[in-house]
Amino acid sequence: MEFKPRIEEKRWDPSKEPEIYERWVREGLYSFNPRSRKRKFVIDTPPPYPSGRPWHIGAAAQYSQIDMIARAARMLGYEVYFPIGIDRNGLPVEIYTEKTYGVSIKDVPREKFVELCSHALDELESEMIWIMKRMGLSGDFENYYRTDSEEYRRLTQATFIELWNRGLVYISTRPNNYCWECGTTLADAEVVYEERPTRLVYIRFKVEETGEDLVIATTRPELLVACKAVLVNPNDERYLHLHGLHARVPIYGQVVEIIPHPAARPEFGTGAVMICSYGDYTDVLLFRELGLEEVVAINEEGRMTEKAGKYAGMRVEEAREAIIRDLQEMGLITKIEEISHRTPICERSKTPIEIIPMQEYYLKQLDYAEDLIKLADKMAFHPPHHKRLLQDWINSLRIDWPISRRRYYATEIPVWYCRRCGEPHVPPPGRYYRPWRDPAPFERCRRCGHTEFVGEERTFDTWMDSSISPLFITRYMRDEGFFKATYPTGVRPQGKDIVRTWLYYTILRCYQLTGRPPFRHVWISGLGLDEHGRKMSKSLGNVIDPIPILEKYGADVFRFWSAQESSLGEDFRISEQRIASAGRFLTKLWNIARYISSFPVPRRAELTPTDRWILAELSEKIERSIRGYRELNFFIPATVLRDFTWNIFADHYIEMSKPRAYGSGFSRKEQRAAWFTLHEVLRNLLIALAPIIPFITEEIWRRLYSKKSIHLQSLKPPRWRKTYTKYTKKIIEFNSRIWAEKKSRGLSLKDPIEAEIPRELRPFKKDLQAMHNIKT
RNA sequence: GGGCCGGUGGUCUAGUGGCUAUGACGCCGCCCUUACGAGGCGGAGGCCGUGGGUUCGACUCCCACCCGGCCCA
Repeated sequence: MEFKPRIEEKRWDPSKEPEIYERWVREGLYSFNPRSRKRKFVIDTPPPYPSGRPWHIGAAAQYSQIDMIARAARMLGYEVYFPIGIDRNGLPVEIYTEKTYGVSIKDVPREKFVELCSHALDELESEMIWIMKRMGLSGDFENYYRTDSEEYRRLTQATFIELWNRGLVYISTRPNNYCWECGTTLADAEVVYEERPTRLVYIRFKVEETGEDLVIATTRPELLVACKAVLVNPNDERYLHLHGLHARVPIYGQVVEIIPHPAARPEFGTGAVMICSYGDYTDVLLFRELGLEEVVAINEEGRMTEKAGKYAGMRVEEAREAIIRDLQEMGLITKIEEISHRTPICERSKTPIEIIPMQEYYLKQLDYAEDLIKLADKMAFHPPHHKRLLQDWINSLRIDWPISRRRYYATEIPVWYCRRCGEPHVPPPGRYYRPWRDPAPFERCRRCGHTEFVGEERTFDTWMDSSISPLFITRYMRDEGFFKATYPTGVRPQGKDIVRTWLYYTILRCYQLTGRPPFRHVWISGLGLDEHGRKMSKSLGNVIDPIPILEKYGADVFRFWSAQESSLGEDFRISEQRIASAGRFLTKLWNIARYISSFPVPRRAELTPTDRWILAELSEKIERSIRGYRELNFFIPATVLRDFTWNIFADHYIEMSKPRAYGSGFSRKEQRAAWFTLHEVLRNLLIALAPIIPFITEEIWRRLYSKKSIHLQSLKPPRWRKTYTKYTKKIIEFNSRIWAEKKSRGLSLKDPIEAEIPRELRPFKKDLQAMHNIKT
């Protein structure tokens, strides 16, 4: 009998992937049926933000793993809804648009600017969609959603209107993080810290009562005008005699109290600090605590106000230089130190933020902290220890969430004000409102009866939109039946870098609106770093474009690399060389399939001990893989199956069964048992690997086993007994020993050798003898 | 200053209170055997971050410290 492989090619050809993908689309494999009787599993897919190109390859890797969640869940018997969306609101695209088209938001009409943003987004978006499809994502691209669509923004506004009517939103003027470059208030979550060099200036104040000098150190001399107190530590012996006395502030001459307070650190500067509105967040707390009256020294353009006297109109840095010069001339500076200071900067523009009192809309969140901590315990985190990232953030919240932004490309705050009395009016939910251009949907002011209104010009923080993604995809407020069937969703997959924003805000908002958690599982992946472990960024020049990688190696190689590169939740380094070497596994798998494809596929067989052994190993490995899939940790199946395939199945079972499979010296029955086992192992391996490498497994599957897709198969533990796994170690040891011995005697692996088969391996004697050509 | 995570051969990674510490990439040597021209076999390479403690025994548990990353003050 002659054996010819039905799979002829010696290597997997990734250029076939797009055709295979097309077939999946044609066959409608991944459509969601809300009326199915299976358990529903909804994935709250992160809508990626197209803020520039190329798309971060680490993000692409993350999406390929989200697809593994979807595919594994389907094969484990769930009815899976895997929506695809694109996040299109907010600051980054405005900045991208300003750069790309060389315009400024300040001197282009709003309508025109919004149009340009939308255009920029369309281009970036289509590339992202292309990448997602090329990676084989089994999501719903037919109905992909955009967070800047009318439908989405209508929902954002409707949820705002509901919370407003329930009293959870209020308007207040209070000190806020403010970026003058972006011209908007920022939430704490949008502020990052960076060590920057700055000067610590020692300034001589005069003690009013005694006339002595009191030197304070500050990094913000331009805020002298807003100085309302001087603090010293209560235990600082240098200043005990000054407690309760007063100091005169240079240049501006106001007299302020010298207050003993633990916030003053004796070792910083001279141990005496000035408190002004507002140098940093501590100042805000102290102003509140001590009941001081704030002075607004800096305006929305980042310039000094008229309160600053001769420095009015200067930028903060200019004013700082000028005032230092003046103080020096007056002989009031005793020392200047160059120090490195942790400076709060705007996450987007990298400009140092100022703390400025502004009137903004706030959503209550402090009242919910306790509930949210409890709610977090109702969700399963993967990996579990990342729950702490969320808990820490909730516990560190200090103010309610400012949700209004002074920007254009975002959802409009649906509010009109009475032109006469200023009373805010909120319309009924259900429409998409643009108060900056739409006529007010009110007849007359409900307070004063006036008939003219002014539309609100501000927009929402984009997290107001993003935080309701689980409600949008489950058709909250739009399709009660669908919502009931799909909410709470199954899983929120996301990166650990946006726990304090996307994850936190989503849980907050969905809890406020529905009283329930938005998802049952939270899957938090690590960050993709460059090969040296540094963050990828354009300025470092270490970004890798995913498109050429996908074209060169194919989606399966990329996906397999991603799954086996690092364990769930860990950061991972990205190097093309490691991606390339991950591809070797696919070549191995392909060639195993090629070999096995030489043999017929018997329906049943009388198994030999060798067959029972490998089937036992297979069962054990597949069970472990399924546990990994249930934990949403693809590192486990990828590494377990890879190791089994390569180091156990190929190296030992295939070699042991080869003489039998070819029929030399074995009975017909024994030969059929080998054929049966080879196919049984391969078939199960393909199914178990299908969520990770959907293309190659599909190709082999359809060529060898079925006209129907492998992705319709179910993933369950094989039924073989596992007792034979006790032989694994012995078998491997024995084979290696014989190979090594032949080698050391200069024999070819085919040459005969004399050897004793250990007693415990007697059941495998015939295969082992044939395999190694052992003469006794 | 506090918290979290990590620190295992050149690089990456597994692992556990106990026989000579896993595997991958790379490197070196050999072989070519009817799936694998990215195949097979073998090899070099590690005081398992540092110091101390618990223990008959620690890479594994405890304490302190150092380094890296992230977060908070």
